Amino acid sequence: MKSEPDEFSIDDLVRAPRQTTAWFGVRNYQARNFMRDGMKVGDRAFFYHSSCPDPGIAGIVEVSAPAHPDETQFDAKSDYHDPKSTREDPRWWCVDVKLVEKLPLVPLAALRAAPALAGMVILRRGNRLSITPVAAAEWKSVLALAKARR
DNA sequence: GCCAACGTTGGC
DNA sequence: GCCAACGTTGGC
Repeated sequence: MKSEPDEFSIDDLVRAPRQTTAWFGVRNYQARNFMRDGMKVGDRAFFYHSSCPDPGIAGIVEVSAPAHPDETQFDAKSDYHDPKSTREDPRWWCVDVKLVEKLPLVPLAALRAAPALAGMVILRRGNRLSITPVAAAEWKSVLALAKARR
């Protein structure tokens, strides 16, 4: 799950009430579908810092609430407001996630350098989805990279 | 349904 | 700031 640390970083999550946040602001249908249809309570995900000086995997989170309508779509004052969405038929959904662990940052360059991660969706050329799936083997490989950085 | 134009993402 | 890549929009 990508986030721009200027907007919301792993440290913001560490400091958040109950170390939990709604993952609002996803405005891409494919990413929405991964989150709405593919994520269940208890599932884990990597927290990825994007569009920043040090992009990479910064922590582990766990889904703490199933998909629910993203409130920001109804808020005219929000950057994420979507005037075409309605309460009756919300267009954008989000899960809640809670912090599991902040990791030593695994930089994008380290991810790219790992042969075991060659097929990881987030690393595919041109990928811009903010929510992407992680294979079980990729999960283990990333954890090993993080452990090596302690 | 096609596809050109345009907008956005995100690493560098 | 640049630019590759891809999603979205809208005319036809």
